[in-house]
Amino acid sequence: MPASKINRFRRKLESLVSLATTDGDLVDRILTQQDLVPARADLVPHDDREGGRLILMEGFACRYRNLAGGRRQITAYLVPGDSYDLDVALESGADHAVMALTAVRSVRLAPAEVSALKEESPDVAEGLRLAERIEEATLREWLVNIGGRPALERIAHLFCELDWRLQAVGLVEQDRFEMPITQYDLADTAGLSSVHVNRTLQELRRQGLIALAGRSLTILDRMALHVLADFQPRYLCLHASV
Amino acid sequence: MPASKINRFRRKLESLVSLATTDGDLVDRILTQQDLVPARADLVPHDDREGGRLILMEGFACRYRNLAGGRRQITAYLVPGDSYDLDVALESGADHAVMALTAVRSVRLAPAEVSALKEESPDVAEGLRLAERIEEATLREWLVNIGGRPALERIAHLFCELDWRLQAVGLVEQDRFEMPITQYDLADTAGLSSVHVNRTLQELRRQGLIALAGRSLTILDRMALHVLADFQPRYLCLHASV
DNA sequence: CGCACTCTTGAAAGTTGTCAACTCTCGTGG
DNA sequence: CCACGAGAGTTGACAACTTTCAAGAGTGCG
Repeated sequence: MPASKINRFRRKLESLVSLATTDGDLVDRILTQQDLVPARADLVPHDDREGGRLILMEGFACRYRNLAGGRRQITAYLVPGDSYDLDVALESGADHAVMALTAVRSVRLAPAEVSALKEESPDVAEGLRLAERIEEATLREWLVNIGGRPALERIAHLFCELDWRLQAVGLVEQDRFEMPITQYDLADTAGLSSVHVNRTLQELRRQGLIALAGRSLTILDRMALHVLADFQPRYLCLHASV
Repeated sequence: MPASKINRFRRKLESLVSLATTDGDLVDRILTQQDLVPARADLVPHDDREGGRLILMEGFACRYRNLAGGRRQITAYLVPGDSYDLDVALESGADHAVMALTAVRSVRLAPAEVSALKEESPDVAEGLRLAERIEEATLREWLVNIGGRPALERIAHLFCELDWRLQAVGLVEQDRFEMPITQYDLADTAGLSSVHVNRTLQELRRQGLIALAGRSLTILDRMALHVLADFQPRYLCLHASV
């Protein structure tokens, strides 16, 4: 199986719950109809009325919101294996949109498909519940990050989190991973200007913590980066209590 | 019935779903055993192992997190009628604590009581689900607020939200409500210094938008305040879709 | 090759934080 | 009844952080 065909969604579920082979196959089967979406396109537009319900197989995307004055705030990243809105039985209010940050391969599911999947496999359902909880904890963590830390720590924390999440789905090799997020997007994520993001990245490089060239990020000193960012990954590794 | 005895929790549920009288009585009955907690005390400590599961009847509280360097970030306010952690069937990870911002009257529930309540009344269960969704939307809104708006708009938005939420539980009279949150706490909420919060409040007063004296906040020009803050309360008024 | 997008840089301005002191209010104890 | 002390609000001067504006350099793709 070519690397690009690895089912990151299955992989993510397996990092949260243990799946029987049959459950895994079930998950594989549901993901046959994949869409290709170019970078910068909306996967779920602001005026979406029917709910998103998608799974990201390849590429990066983000949940964001436009503000008065032309600014934009990114409120979450979606990396391969992540899902969006899979559990919500509610008119979404549609105050947020989802945009592809890179070219993306994704699966859009009908409500019936989601409920069928959850009914056929309680373990998958549990995994989705956990994923949703982690998503919420991550949101809280971002609030703490943006509200409480200066630029250097803030960006460092973002990288720590990305590193951790990408490891969970097998996208980190030798402390190196693809980081195709532009500095403009990082700025809209961290609540900083792109110019300041640029200077902050330079400082992280100068301190020997990371190497960032093209779209490839290398963590040179993970320990030091964690300390700088005060990174405590507990929120990313919740597990079922029962 | 004295004003202080109004059941704000019931009132909040009724703003989300329509409750039969029997459901309402059921809610009333569960809230007999109320605790009094003084200001500044932890309602749910960081090291809490058994989950919070509480309902706030009177007073203000906040969910917060301590950061390296002595800073503190508040991630949510609890006002009368709000609940905490009622729906979570998961070890909470306990990376957050809940503190009373004022003297507080609250109810702590056992897991069994919560599930019994939800089983006996599907409408109450639905209300709790909605409340949880609103909580999450509010969290996202705070991220947007802190990440994307300058101090003046940020504080203004906070007040718009408080105004709206307190109206929902009948705690606003003639554009005036009790606002017992100190400037230090506002600072930890907005990611600003207390000195800057002070100056920002003065600017809001100077512009004739609010009057703030003692613990009483008056909205002098709600329209203008909403415009300044770019306040769109959609996120606070989700309703059941089905 | 040339365009579009991204990254980088410098200088100046604006916003926000820090420090330190002073005032005000209110509840407690003398 | 008044003095006291703790917590909260206010102020000024200064420093630090971050943004804005503007321009140039690098990169990849049609």
